[in-house]
Amino acid sequence: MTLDEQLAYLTKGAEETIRVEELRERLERSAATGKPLRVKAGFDPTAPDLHLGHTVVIRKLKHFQDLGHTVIFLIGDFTGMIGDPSGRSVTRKPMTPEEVRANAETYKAQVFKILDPEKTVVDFNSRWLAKLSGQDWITLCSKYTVARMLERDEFARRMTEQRPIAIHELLYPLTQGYDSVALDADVELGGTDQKFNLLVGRALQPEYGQRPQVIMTMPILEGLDGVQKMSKSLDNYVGIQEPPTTMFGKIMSISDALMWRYYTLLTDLTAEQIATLKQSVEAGNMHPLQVKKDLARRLVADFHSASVASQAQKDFEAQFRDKALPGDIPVQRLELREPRKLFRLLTELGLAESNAEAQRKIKEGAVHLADLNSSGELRWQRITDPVWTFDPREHTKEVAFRVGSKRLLKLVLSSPQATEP
RNA sequence: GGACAGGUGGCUGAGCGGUCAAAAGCAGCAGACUGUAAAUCUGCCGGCCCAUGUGGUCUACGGAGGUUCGAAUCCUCCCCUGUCCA
Repeated sequence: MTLDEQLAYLTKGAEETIRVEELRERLERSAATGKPLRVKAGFDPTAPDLHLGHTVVIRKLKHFQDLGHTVIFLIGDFTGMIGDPSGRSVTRKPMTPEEVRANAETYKAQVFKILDPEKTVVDFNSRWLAKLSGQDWITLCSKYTVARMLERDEFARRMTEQRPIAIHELLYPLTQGYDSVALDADVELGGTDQKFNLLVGRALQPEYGQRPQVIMTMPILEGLDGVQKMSKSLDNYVGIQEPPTTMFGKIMSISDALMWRYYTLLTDLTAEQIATLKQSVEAGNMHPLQVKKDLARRLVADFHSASVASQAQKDFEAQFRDKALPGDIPVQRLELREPRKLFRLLTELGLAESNAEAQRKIKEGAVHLADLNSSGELRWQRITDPVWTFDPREHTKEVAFRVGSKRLLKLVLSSPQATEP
């Protein structure tokens, strides 16, 4: 690849690169000296459950890796104790070394679905931060000013909204910045929400006699709702370790508009290819449903395999087009001889949060039940009587319950006297 | 250390002695319509019980007490947050 091609490849999809000229310069020098660039990205140690949102940055790391540079996957086990100031979190409890190690392993298992394990350095920032003396901390603090610190959006907002800012929160950006010093980073990647922290690293490095790192921010991926950022706590995420059918289904539930965003940030299609696709949908030559299925299949294939992805698509189509049961729905066993009020059963099975909710859902016509006979034929029956009683003797041994379109469960009834061989 | 303002359901935010399980908006869930999309319309949105009703009961408006027949609303103390002054 020529230098220009490399630059285009690396900056593709990025929100901002500060500064592109510096990146070019470093790439040039790296090529000349044969010394790979050190590209760093930090991750919170408390969230080892990666979702598609995280993969935006990780994919970008991969791009650097593809060009032969050194990727440092930094686990912020020390900064994790502070917690990136979000206005919500308080100081977090320090994690034990065992927890950190366990989380790191989980991270690796997930990250290496994208990154090349051979070419990735995994590091922990406690390695140097835990060793700083009081003197070192004071020196570090002297390198940055309060006024500049308060420029950060989150802090500025909290000032005007008269909400508290604890002093240790100011340490977070400094500490993250110091990581770049400790690692002598050439480039640091992060989400756009990390821009401030990345800039601090850039400002700190010259104070310690290093060249300021190039920073690249990646867009924050919207969650399934298409509005808020993808996050586990908002439950609008697709975990990269989720079962293929779940993954497929979740991706299918996104809006058409969001689908293009996912194409851009989560697939390797070029901008031109995506534009072409979009045009043919708009022209009516392609059905958006099909395009969305392609997206879902691609993403499932990334984290599982192509064949698994095709199966996931078949399951999806079976469930929604042919109204059959998908292959991997949760199954529960229950010993039940006596008739039971349906709403109690639903709560017991976890299909409703409370009896009151279960009854509400029944009244709303959201609750369906189907006997599973050997022929595999499904006949959903809608229950609308909130006091309807489920009598196991009137049903097959396996019964499927459905609440709304998402909550689905297969119940295997076991009668104690008729135990199977 | 002092003066002042404020803490209400997942969030924003009304209520300021009973009619308050608490307005309104957002989010969420469900139904209809669809392509499990979007948009739109409708219903729901604390628990438990009885069974279906303008039903009973318990818990809830930072915490603990108190006044009152009755408190989210009044009083006392405490905790938390902010502003200004030192």
